[in-house]
Amino acid sequence: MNDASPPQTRIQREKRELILEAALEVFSTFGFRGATLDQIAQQAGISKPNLLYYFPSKEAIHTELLDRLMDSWLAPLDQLDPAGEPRKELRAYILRKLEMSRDFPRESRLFANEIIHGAPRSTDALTGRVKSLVDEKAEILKHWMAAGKLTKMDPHHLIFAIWATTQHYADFDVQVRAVLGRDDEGRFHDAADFLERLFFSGLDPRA
Amino acid sequence: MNDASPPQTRIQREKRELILEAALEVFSTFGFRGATLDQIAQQAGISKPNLLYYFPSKEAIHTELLDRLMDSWLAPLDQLDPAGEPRKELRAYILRKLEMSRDFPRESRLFANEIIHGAPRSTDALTGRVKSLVDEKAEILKHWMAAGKLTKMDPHHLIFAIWATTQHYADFDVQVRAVLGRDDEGRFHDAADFLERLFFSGLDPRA
DNA sequence: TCGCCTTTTGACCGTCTGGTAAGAAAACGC
DNA sequence: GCGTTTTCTTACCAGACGGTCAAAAGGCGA
Repeated sequence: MNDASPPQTRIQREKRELILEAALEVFSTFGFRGATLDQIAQQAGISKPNLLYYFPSKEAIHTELLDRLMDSWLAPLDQLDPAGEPRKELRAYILRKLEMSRDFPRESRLFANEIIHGAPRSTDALTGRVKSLVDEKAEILKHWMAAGKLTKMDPHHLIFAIWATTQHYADFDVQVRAVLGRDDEGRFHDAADFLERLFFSGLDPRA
Repeated sequence: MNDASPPQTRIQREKRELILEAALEVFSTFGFRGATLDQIAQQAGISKPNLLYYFPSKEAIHTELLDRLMDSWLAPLDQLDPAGEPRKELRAYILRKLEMSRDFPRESRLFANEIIHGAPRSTDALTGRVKSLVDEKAEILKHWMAAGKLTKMDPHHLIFAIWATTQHYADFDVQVRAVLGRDDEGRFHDAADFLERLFFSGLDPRA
């Protein structure tokens, strides 16, 4: 009966969460076009019209999911502390991102799917929030490099490399598992070791 | 009238190529479910029934595309020469992969899309051709590391890191462009510089 | 128990989509 | 030029999909 801001009864809050959880599962597996409302409703254990009682459209569910996702997805980068010790900060950032790939692979895949298809529903966020935050943190990296705390390299591309290598373990999980052999349960641990070595030492042996 | 191996008249060969080219464009942009036969037919400049005269189904087009893709996609890794100079070989591999992301982004996205969605049409290839080749090349990397030519690190994860960082520039192109600022034409050049520095020196400054 | 508001459902609709049928139009061998 | 095969088109279909509607069911205060 009321409108925007906190429009929720207890049941509405619960059901919306239930639906978003189900939608995350289905969207991350089949993509936006590939997912159907029937699938999401079934996953949530409710009927399709009931689902549409809580969200006006398929698109609305997807959008809400992306909106919420964006915050938690940027959080690790946001935590990069300009006052901290450079190498320690970066190591922590890389590990946090890797942990997110391990613990929230569906979120990662949802996001990856959106970007691969040209970000039709989140271009604004990319040129806005994402770009601002990356620019801000790139500046910090630049200062650290100028101060001789890190090897000089393009800070934007460094952030891309951290995203790419860590999210790879969520987005391309089937491939990683296929190549490593089916039941490699230690892959995230190995990845953590590897990434630390790669990012901080590189391949050139002289130490 | 005849059957399998070289079943083609000149027109059939040409039209099939035309269709595959159109399908690559559409599939890589919208994904398998997101693409429609009408779209592909229109892109190819023919009618939908005519398209289905050359391919039995939507799935058949996609499968053929993936099959062809796989070879060229693995080619750079295949060229890694066990007899070559380790750092030179790896540098060449990284650059070749980056060039492929620059020159064939549609192919990269098609592949990424397939993997993200759980590789429903190419699991065999992953556990077969891909795994074999990666295992073989990982062995080479291991020897190089044992011989002190490269820093010791997990060779499988090293290959993943090369895939992730280079393909990122094709698969996440919109994001890269959004973050760097719209018309960054030098991004592939910068990426090449950056990746060389990252992979060979790492972030720890001591040289 | 009654009345009111919220929640849920079954039936339905228009559109889109992959795919088919049947015949017209080219292309080609002779 | 003619008959045959290949190529292409118009019309169509059955199922799936996003979404609507009216009414039933449930929750809850008085």
